Amino acid sequence: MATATRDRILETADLLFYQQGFEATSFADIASAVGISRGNFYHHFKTKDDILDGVINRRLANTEQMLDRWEIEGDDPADRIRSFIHILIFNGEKIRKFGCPVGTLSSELAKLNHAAQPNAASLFTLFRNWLRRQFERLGFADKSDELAMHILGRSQGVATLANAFNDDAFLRREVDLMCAWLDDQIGLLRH
Amino acid sequence: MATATRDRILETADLLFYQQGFEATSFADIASAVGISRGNFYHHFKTKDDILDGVINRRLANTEQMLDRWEIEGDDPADRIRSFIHILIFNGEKIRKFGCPVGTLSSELAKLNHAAQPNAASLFTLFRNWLRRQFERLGFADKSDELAMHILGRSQGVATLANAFNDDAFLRREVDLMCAWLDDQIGLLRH
DNA sequence: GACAAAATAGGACAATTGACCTATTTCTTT
DNA sequence: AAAGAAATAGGTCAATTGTCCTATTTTGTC
Repeated sequence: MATATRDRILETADLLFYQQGFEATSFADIASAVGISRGNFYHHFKTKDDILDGVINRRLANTEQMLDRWEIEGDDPADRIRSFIHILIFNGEKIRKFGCPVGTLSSELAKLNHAAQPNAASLFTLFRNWLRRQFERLGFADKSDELAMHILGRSQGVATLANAFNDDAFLRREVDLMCAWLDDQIGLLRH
Repeated sequence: MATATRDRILETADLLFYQQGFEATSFADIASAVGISRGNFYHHFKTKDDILDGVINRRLANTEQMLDRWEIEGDDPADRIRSFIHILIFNGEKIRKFGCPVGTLSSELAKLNHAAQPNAASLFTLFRNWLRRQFERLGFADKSDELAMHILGRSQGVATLANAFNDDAFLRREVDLMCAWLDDQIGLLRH
């Protein structure tokens, strides 16, 4: 089963890239973690950039799937935005250890001047557009994209500092502040 | 002049670590950028971690100096906080290219599980304590540290997204929002 | 000016990296 | 069952890495 091995490689590479960073993760790391030889590995991915592309596409697919699920489950756009905000708590432990998977990858690739950086940033775009849609449904019209970017930025900052200080209390406090901010915005809209 | 060479090494390493990342910068990179041989290089710094320590200490000293200057120049704590917020615009170009020097280093070291990560985080602490002091002077008392962390987090998020999207308009918009937030907080305090 | 110490240069080292190659095994299709 | 394709294993390669070593030059001190 070629697909199975390929998927296992991508799953493992995804995890290692997140935990150790892209550059710090070697072929040998991934191959040994998957339990296959480097030769077999190279049969599925010719270059390291191929794996990176595969990992990013995998993340894009998974993220899209998650956002679609959120779109179905409830029908209050505000609740959906709150779901987004609460990922910070849901993934709190990982975030304190390794930061935000999207932000840290984008930052690393930007520094490496890597061709795939815009690809990684498109993960942000997925969240951005989804958030914008929720704000539009709430009636924020033209302001929706700015609000989406605002909340995306706040999340990034929380993740970075929670990681730097390994501070869970800060993370939870800021999640509450972001929810309060959301309520405020909705309140202001009604006048 | 041993000190002169040492300083030139640290200055160059500081820049390269910021632009390329710590791991992606090699001895050879730094030596050739400074214009000295690797042998001479090794005479000043025995290991790569030694350079990292030196760079972080250099940044700590420079940051402390900058904050002290801000403490002297004006006497309105709110203006000082605004000075901090406006670094985002002042260093906008670099931030869009390479992110925040403090946040990206801390993130990278966290992923590398590097012993110097807390050291890098202490750069954040410098800003945190300075901001806390300004809020205390404004009369926020016990809330000062939380407000300091809040504004620190917002800045980090802005830097991360401005870098990911190379978006100058977003950066300026968020700086305005942070200043408005500050005015709000001060307004709320007066009641 | 002699001499010890510091600074500099350049080479050598083992280890690791991404990349590539060629066998062998396994699977699929007929 | 046979044949071709896909998958796997394991070895090789040049390049780079951090580290270390030994000469040579420069500097500072008496």
